[in-house]
Amino acid sequence: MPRSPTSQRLTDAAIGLFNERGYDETTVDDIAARAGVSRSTFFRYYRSKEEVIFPDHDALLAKVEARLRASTAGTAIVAICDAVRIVLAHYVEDAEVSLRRYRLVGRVPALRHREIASVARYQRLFREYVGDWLAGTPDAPLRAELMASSVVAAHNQVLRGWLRAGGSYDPFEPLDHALQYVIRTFRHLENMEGPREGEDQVVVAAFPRSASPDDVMDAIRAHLGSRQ
Amino acid sequence: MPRSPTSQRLTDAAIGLFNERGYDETTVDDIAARAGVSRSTFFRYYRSKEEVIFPDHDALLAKVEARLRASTAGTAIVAICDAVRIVLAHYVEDAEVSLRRYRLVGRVPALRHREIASVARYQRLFREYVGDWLAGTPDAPLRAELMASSVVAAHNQVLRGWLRAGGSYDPFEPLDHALQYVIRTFRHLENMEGPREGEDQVVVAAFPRSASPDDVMDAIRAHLGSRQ
DNA sequence: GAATGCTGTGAGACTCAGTATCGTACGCTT
DNA sequence: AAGCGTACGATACTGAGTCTCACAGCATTC
Repeated sequence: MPRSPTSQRLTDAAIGLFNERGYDETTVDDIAARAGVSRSTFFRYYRSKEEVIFPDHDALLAKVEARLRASTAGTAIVAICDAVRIVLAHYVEDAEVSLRRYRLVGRVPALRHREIASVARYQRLFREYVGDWLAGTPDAPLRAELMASSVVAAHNQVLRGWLRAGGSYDPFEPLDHALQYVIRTFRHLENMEGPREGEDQVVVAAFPRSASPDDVMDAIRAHLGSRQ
Repeated sequence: MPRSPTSQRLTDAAIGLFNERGYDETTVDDIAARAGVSRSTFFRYYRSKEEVIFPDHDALLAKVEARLRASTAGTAIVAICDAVRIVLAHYVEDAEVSLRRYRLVGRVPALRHREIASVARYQRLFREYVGDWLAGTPDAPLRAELMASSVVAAHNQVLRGWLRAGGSYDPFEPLDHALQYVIRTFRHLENMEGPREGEDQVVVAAFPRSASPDDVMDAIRAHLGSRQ
């Protein structure tokens, strides 16, 4: 959904002013004036001065939640690893804005707090999802917390690296690498019980050590494709 | 480090008023009046209205940092597991205040954000410590981030449980149990070499029958990551 | 016993974020 | 053209946080 032109002008004005003279030195009046609207209008579009820097965060969270709900992944950890990709994708999507925001957030404690708080919402979402999934198994809340925090941490680590490098490469490979770490780490925690239904389909495949991930993927894709 | 009587009266007045009529409904003037001092004096002791709820947080962080510096633990993960005990100990020390604050924080978003932000500082401290420790080893930043976030997550999970239960038991046993989990989990991470040369790489995956080929592919891709 | 300097406090003015209310201009339907 | 809803601007208000200044208490020093 394309944001309204007014809201777009407001964020542009805000980011511009924040970079020119700093966050604290910029008043909401300044932003509204540059955007050519009144102060009232600013607060109609954004509930606070901070929010102008983090628009569509709620929407993103909702998207992640939807993906999680629709997930048919085999394990909880894979489901949330999959979902966290959406978050990274969102940052990559308009890298320009992400980078400017990153530099800003690094300098302004209030914004940093805001960002941390929003990250905590993802973590909470993941925690609840995994908690439901594992319900009944031993130490479910603890394992849920650990898995959620690890996936979020992996994402953040990759994102930070990418932002620090000025968004100069494709961050999904490092993300996969990091999530791979997490999944392997938690596999022994997750599979304490066997598959939940007796009717699972099982894939067993053996490859030479020299096979690259792509080789593996191709072979499995070919196999799955034949069974549709 | 006994806090000054004025500062003590201020926090008492604040917590009392917050509980009686709510956080937003209490002004700094109200707090100052009940404590028998002026508004100016309030802001001399606390930089903000939020801070009155989280006194000595900086001191605690410093204590944790000192413990970390003095640590002689054999591995980074054990060192930060050890350090995080100080944090729990601080909450347990005056359980009364911790519990009242917990109930308050649960109801007031502004305070929740504040708390989350302060937790993030521990995590950052741990991350940097582990990062230094692991410097030079493969994926050091990633593993540092994961270890730090896991230890913090374990602590938070135990703390939340203890607070929800009204502080009715000794939380150090569950903490040890949780940290044991973390340590055991990350031992796996240390031994993460791939299959040995000459042996096949084997993929075994189980999926619900409802899983589409794409689901299977996604899951396997996630497991394989970008490992070459 | 004054003069001096330091420290903690109160008073008041000021800026700005955020909320609430009201009037009004514009576009749309019938 | 009349009616109607929506978006906007204007204005006033509350309260957090900052800053400056004045003053009282209390020591030291000559």
